Amino acid sequence: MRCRLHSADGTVDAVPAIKSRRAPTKGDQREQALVDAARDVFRDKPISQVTIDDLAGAAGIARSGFYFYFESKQALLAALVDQRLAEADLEMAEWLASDGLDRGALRRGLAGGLARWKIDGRWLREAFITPDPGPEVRHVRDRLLDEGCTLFSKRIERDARAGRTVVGPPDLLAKMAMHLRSMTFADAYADPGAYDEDELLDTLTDAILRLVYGATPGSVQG
Amino acid sequence: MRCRLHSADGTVDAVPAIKSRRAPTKGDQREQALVDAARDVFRDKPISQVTIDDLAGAAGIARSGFYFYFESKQALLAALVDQRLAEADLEMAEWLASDGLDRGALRRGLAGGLARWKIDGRWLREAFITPDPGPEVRHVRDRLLDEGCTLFSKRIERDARAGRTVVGPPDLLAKMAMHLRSMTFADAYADPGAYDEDELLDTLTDAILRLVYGATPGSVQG
DNA sequence: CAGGCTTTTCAACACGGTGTCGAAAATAAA
DNA sequence: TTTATTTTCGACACCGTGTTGAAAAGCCTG
Repeated sequence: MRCRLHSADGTVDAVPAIKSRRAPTKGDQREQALVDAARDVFRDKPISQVTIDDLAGAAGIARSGFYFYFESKQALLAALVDQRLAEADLEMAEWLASDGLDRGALRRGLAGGLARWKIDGRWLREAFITPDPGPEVRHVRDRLLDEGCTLFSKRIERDARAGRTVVGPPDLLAKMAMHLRSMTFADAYADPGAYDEDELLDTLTDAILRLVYGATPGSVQG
Repeated sequence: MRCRLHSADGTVDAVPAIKSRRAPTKGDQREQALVDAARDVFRDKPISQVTIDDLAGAAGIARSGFYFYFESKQALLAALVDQRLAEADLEMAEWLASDGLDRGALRRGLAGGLARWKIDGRWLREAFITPDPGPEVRHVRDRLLDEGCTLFSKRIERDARAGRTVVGPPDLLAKMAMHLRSMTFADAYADPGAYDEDELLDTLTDAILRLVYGATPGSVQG
């Protein structure tokens, strides 16, 4: 019996990666194939229009076979998000670790995120923006968002201790900054032609700095 | 034949209010009853779980009768949004019309919005945050959002001409501010206990001012 | 208020996606 | 090879959607 990730009581069975130390069985491969196929399928059409059949078909199994691996479309999306977002943590790591405002590091981090969203925006926004994705997605989402906010929050506090002006409660500011980021990326995905990418990144970078620390050095940007 | 609002080619049949000057027929009443009932139903459970039967039932007609008035759940939601959001324009009107930063006016406007979201947050976020609501909702949403952004944008430009520092392209800043607002309200709805309302409003108000104009007067707020 | 017209109502239907079950097939272990 | 376990999938029951066509209710106008 498969279908892990969410056990009955809501807790998560840790890493959904290949269990401990064991030759990857046929099933493990299929499960991974399903996740990989899902990435493509979710890219191509609105999540609400994706059927179990699409997902199973893309991974080369029958529809009813799908349920052996995941409980629902949302559960699969949750697994996808979980897998693909370890890398995302790294994007922001540089800036989060840096000292002072370090506009360059922040901008680089955001640029990385934007690049990701330009490719996988469709399911990323389903996962991070949709108000009410299923319980599985909500669970993963909340975890990732909390992690992000906490890290961000800590950095803000650290800056405050170092004498920088910080204008507002760090946790609120962190959450607002995260929202600003995702919404901006989502917009950029939804209407790729509408924005000049560099201008967008500059504006977003400065907006976040201004949001958290007040005026930025060299306010008006070309 | 009813089912207006969206005519075939995508244009909207102007005001969905009672047509011109004519006694409200039985059908007009039902249509309104449906919209009113929808507000309650949409408040009570996730939109995705609301069935046509729920909506029809709440308005006292059979499920199949629903389709005489609206093409889908989303079409009804679009009508609801359209009706209920004339008032929302007024909320922000004071600040949009005012001169200078006028923190007070902005905060009052935001407070009005927050109050609205605390009641109707469930369907408001379905309408304004969900990445991919149906075409009908998207249509109304885009119209309202564009209106808002344009007004906001104009105010920023006006301020810039009046000599105020404005840091970034007005249209981008306006959109960011709008996003910040809805996401913050959405959070407040999702988890009412989590925030101190006054603190939230203060933080949001200052955040927006900082976002658009750089540092605010009296930065750190109690 | 009778007639003919339009508007409104709804039961019955066809369709498509979901999720379950259990028996067969494939795979791994002994 | 034999046995146990994992994996696959056809067949089924269920539920929500959207359509249709005919009956009922509403609304004129003479």
